[in-house]
Amino acid sequence: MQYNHKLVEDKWRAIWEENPINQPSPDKESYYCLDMFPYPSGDGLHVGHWRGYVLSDVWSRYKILNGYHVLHPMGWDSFGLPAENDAISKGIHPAEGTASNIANFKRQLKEISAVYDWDLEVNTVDPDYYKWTQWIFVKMFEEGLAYEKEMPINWCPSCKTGLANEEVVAGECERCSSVVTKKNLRQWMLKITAYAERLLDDLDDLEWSDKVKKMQADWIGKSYGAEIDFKVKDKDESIKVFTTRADTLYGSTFMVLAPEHEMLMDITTEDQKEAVEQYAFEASTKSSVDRMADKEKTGVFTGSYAINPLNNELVPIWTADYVLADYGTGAVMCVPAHDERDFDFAKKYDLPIIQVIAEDGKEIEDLMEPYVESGIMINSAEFNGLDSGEAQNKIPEYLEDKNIGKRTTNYKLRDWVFSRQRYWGEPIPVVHCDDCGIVAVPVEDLPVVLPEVDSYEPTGTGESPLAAIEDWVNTTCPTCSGPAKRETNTMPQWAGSSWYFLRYADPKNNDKIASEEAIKKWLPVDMYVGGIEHAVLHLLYARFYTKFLYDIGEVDFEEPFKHLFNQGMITKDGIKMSKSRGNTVSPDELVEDYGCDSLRMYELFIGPPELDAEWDDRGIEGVNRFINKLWRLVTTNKAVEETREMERVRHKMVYEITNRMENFHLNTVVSGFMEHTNTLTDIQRKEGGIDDLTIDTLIILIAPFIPHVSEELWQLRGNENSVFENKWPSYDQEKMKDDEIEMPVQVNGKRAGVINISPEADKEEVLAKAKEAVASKIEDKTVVKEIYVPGRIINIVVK
RNA sequence: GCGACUGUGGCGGAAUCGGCAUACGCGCUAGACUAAGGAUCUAGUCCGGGUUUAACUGGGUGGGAGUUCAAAUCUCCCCAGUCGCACCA
Repeated sequence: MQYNHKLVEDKWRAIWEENPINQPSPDKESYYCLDMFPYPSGDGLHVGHWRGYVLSDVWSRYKILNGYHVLHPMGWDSFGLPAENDAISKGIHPAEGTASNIANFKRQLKEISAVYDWDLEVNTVDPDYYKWTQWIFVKMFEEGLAYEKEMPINWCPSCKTGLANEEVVAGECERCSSVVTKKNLRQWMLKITAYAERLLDDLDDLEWSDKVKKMQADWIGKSYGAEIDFKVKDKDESIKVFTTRADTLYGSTFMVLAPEHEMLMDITTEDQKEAVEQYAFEASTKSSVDRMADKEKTGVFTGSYAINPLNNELVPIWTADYVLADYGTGAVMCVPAHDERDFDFAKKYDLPIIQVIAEDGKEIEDLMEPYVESGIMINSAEFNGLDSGEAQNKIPEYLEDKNIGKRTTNYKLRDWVFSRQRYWGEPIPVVHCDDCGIVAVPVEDLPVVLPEVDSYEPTGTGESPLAAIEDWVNTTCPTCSGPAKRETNTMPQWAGSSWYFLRYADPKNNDKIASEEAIKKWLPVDMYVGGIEHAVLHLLYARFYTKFLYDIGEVDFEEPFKHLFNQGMITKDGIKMSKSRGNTVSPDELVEDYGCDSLRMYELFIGPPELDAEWDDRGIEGVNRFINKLWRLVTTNKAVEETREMERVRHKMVYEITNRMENFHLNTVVSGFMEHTNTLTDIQRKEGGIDDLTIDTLIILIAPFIPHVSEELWQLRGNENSVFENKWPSYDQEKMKDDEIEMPVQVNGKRAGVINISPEADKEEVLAKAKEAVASKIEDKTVVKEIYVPGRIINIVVK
C-alpha cells in the first residue's frame, strides 16, 4: 500500500476528534506546555508561526508518551490596534473583524494537528474573560498599585495613544515605528517598581536563557549608589542628587538639573529666568530621539550655586537635557574628570575639571579625556590615598553620619503607563465622582462592558473615543449614588495577556480567575514556548501580575513560567518573514502537497530550534521522501527473529533519540530518525526483515513528530489502541555496545589507519595492533609517546 | 559606544567529554526503471595533487597566534554578520 498523506491525515484527525489521545487518569502527573497565544491578525499563519507551535506540540506529545496528562491549550490575544484600524478604514466593528480572523486562525492551526484542547480556548475580548482582567485591576487599585497621575509620557503621534516605556524602542513606537514624543497627560499607572527587587532576584531560579534573563535584569537596571544633599546658596533649599560614584564627590565642579526638574525655576535667578525658561520649553518639545546620544550637549546656567557638602566649595547649577528627569532624582552632581558626559559638558562651557582619582596616585596634567577607571584618591582631603573602591563606601558612610546623604539603590524600571486613549481595549473599571473621588467599580458590577461607538477614530487629544458616548460616560457613583463619570481610557493590549495562562486551567469559572484546585493542578507553566520579541514586555508584565496575585493569595507560586523556550525566527532571503515584507510562505499549500506530517517534521529539521533558520521550499521534499521510506520499511517488513545487531541498533536508537529530546536538539532527533531508518533498511535487505519489537519501537519514538503516519502504521501492524497509549521506550546502555569497534589510529595527531578491536581489549594488545596497522609510517622513527583513550582513539607520537 | 550570540562543503546543518571534521538532508553528477520524468530507486559528491581506476598524498571549520600527544571545540588578539541596550550619572 502506498502512503497517501491525505487519506491518512483526514482519517486520524477524525478519530482524534472523537477520541482525544490526551486523557486524564488518576495515576498521571500533570504537565503544562503552553504556546504564547497569538494576536489573530488578518494575515493568517505562515511557516514561521508553525515552528513554535510544532515544537510545543512535539514536546506535549513526548510528555504524553512519558505518562503525563498534558495541558496544551490555545487562545486569542484579540484586543489591539490592527483590528481597530481595520474598523476605522472599513467601517466594520472590531469585534467582527476579530471574530473572522479567529475563525481563519483556528482553521489554520487545526492543520498542525496539535493536541490542543479547544474546549479550553480563551479570548481576551470575551466579556467573561475581561471581567477578570478588570477584576485584577480593581484589586491593584485597592492595594494602591494602580494610581492616577498627570505627567509627561511617551506619546505615539501616529497611534494617537500613550505608551509604556517598554513599548518605546530606540525612541520609536514599538508597533508603528513613528518617533515617540512627550505629552502631558492624566494617566493610569501600575506600580511595577514596587516589585523591581523581586522581579530581579527571582530571575535566578528560572530555567530561561541567559539572554532573556539578562535583558530583563538590564531593563530593571539596578544600580548601587548614594543620594547626597547639596544646599543651594542663599536659599533655604537643598537638591538631592543620585550618584554611583560618591568617591568622586571632591571632583564635583558643577551640578545639572533636568529641564523638567521641579525645583528648576525656584532656584533660577532673575537674570537667567528667560534663558532657562526658553531652554526648558525647547527640551519639552524635543522627541527622545533628538535628545539621544552623540549629539553635542547643550545647557544653560541657572545663576545659582550649590554647596559641595564635603568641602563647601560652590558649584554652579546648570540645566541640560542630557540629564533625565525620571531617573534617580533628576539632578546630577557632575564630575568632569571622571565622567565622559560631564567632561564634554565642562569642555564646552569651560567649567573647571578637578581630578580626584588617579591610576598611580599622581595627578595627570591637562586631562585630555575623563579617567573612568578605579584608582587612588587624590585632591580629596582626608580620603587621599584610599582606593577609590573603598571610598565608595567610606564617603557615603561619612555623609550618613552627618545626615546629608545615604546609600541607596536605583532602578531604571519605571512605573507602567497603563492607560490607552483608544477604543479596542478593556475599559478601566473606575468612575470619577465629585464627592468620593476615584471609585472602583464593585466586583459584582464587573465586567464594565465596552460600549458601541459611532466612531472608533482616536481623538488625538488624549481623550479616548469612549469619552464621546455621553450615556455611557455619565453614571452613578457606586459609593454615594451621586452623579459620576466613567473612566474612558482603556487598558493596553498587555493587560489580557499578563494572566491568561491562569485562565486555561479553568476557563469557564464565573466566580474566580480559576479555581484553587485547577491552579494547584496545572500551574505554574512547565514549558512556555514563544518568540524572543516578548523578552521584556509580556514576560515582565506576566511575572509582575503573578507576583501580585501571589501577594493577594490568589495563586500559590511567584513565577508563572518555570521553563521558557524561545524559538528562532524563520527567515526568507535572510529577513524575518512577514506579510508587510511580502516574503511569507503559506503552510496551506505545503500541507496540501506534502501533508501535515512532512511539514511538521521539516519545521524541526530545518535547524537548531533556538536559532533563526532560512526557509527553503525544496527541503521539505527530503523529509517527505524519508516518510515514504519509513512507510515502505514498515509496511513491507516480514518479521524475523531478533538478531544481536537489531537489538543493538534498537537500544542505540532509543538512547540517542531520548537524549536529544531531553536536550531539545530536535533537528538532530529528526536526522537521527533518518540515520536509523537507513540502517534498518540495510539490515532488512541483508536479513530479509526486522524483528517486531524494533519496528514498534521506531514507530513509538517517531509518533510525536509525525502522529498521523505513526497511528496508521501502528494500526496497520494490527494494533487497536492509539500509538500514544504506549510508554516511551527505554534503553540499556550495556546492550548498545558493539562487539567490535573501529578505532582510528593517529600518528602525531594525524589519522594514519584504523583497527578493529573489542571494546574490552587491553592496552598492550590494542597498541600492538595499532603499531602494526601503521607500521609503514613509524618504522624508521622513534616512538616517544603512546596515547590510548579506550573507545575513542589511539595516537602514536614519533620523532 | 557597551553587551550577547553566530561564523564549518554549492546550500541548510552534524560533531555528549579536547579524540576519525563535514553525519542527516537539499542540490549536483552518473546509472537503472520508463513512452516520458520536475516521479522512484542505486551509486558518487570538502578542496587540491596523482593515477585508466585505485592505492597514495597535501590542505582544510572567518583570519592570526597560543596551550595540548590531539583543537570546529580551550585561551588571547583581530575581522564580519545578527540581535539587544544606548546620555540611566
